[in-house]
Amino acid sequence: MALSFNPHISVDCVVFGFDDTEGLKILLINRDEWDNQKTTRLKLPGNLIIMKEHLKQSANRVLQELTGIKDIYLKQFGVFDNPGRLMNGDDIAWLRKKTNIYVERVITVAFYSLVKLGQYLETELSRAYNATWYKVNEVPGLIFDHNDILSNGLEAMRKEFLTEPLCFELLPKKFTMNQLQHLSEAILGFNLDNRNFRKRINRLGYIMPLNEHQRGVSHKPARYYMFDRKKFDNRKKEYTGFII
Amino acid sequence: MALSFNPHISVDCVVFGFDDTEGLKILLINRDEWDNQKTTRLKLPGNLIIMKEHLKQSANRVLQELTGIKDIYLKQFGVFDNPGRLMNGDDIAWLRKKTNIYVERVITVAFYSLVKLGQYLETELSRAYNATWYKVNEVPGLIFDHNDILSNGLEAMRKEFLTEPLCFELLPKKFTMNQLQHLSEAILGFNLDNRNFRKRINRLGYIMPLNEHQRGVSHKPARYYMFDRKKFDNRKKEYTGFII
DNA sequence: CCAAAAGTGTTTCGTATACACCCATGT
DNA sequence: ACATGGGTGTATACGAAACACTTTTGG
Repeated sequence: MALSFNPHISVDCVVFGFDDTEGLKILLINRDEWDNQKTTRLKLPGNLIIMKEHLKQSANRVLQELTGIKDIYLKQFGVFDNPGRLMNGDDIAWLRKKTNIYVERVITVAFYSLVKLGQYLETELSRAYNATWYKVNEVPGLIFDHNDILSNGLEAMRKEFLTEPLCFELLPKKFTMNQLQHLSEAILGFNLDNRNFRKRINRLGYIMPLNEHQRGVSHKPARYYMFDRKKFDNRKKEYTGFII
Repeated sequence: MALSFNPHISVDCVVFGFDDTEGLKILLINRDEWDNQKTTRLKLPGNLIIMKEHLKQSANRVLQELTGIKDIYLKQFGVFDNPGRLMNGDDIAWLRKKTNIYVERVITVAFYSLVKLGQYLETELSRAYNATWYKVNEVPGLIFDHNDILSNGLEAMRKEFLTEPLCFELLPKKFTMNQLQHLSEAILGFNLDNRNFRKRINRLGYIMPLNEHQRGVSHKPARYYMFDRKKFDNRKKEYTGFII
């Protein structure tokens, strides 16, 4: 097993989740304790690739091994290659111990991924995998250059959000207009006018209203909408933003 | 020399140049003839990285070695990692011969770069380096997955052009409004209305008119403009396109 | 009947688009 | 004087932004 790793190349994943009340979150895992050291530090889910693997395969495998998450949207957004990026001696020692490989310089290919947060509950993740969701602006110090990778991933995701229909990866199949708006606000980092938002979305033509409403809520039940990917793909492609 | 290469990782560069009359071009190099085979095929400038090099350093080094071009804008846009990407037996044999390394699977990190074409003339490049400019839509078959890398690079560059001030890397310091428009059209792939274009550019506030005009042209001499990067950086960042 | 979130219209302003002719220079 | 590319103005339409109240449900 250890022998089939490629000691030069790794993958790391910035996993975004969205929760209607908690906003945008990121999944971090605790580096295992080792030897007699009790230093538990946080990191992005990631690992060395296996020799003949596609990078996306690697990212999928690593995510499943480390968090149980599988079959999610994955997008390569950059390579982190600073020859000194694994500089912390303690972190390197941990990595060598963990992989049984004399790792020296590792280039990492970074992916961001989007998951519907409800499917991967806090308790389950932390019990089985030692993984936890953190709010994007409450992320503590991570090992290696993982804070750097994370902020680059956030920026890349924000940029793509403007032109690609990413947000439906973070929402349930049927969603309300306000869910879409709150997600957009969480990603953009500022608030949008509700009336203007609805007008714009309705004009797009590929976010379809359903004849179906929320049930059992103690306020006016919201209408559900669905994303019509065919209509999106067939729209006359203009050089305009996706949401704003 | 050969021993210091990293046999797992390479860089490849999609080098764009712009010429007022010829439009958008791409720099390709002839794979050297070798042994008794006369198969000269085209490729992107690229090579394996050296062990402790930054990837951007590698790209710069490779470009200088293969084309003499140095100190230009370089932007990482993707990693090409298909385990079978070096499938052609002839191409692999050539690569092994050329590098003296038993290369198996190579992951390549791709950069696109932008140069002012006038500085690197056809004749000089082909005489000293066996490199030639090709129009973007007249590119022949390349080795490995280089056509794929090229088209991805073109798409990435087009996308970034919309939000980043890339075009000034392709223009002389002082340029005319029509040069800017023709470049924009070459990148976008469609034509723009000249009057509306001028209005938009003038409203931007960071493309400054000079009190200086063309000389010696047999028509009304055009005014020169310059890009003011400070004003660009200080502008209130809006979620709008850069040119359109 | 109260709390809570959903949903709705109008006005104002700025930018996008469409479109045709005169200008300055060299030969 | 003519050929060549440079440079200009106006009218219309559409989308962006600002802004406050009514509706529907469960408790």
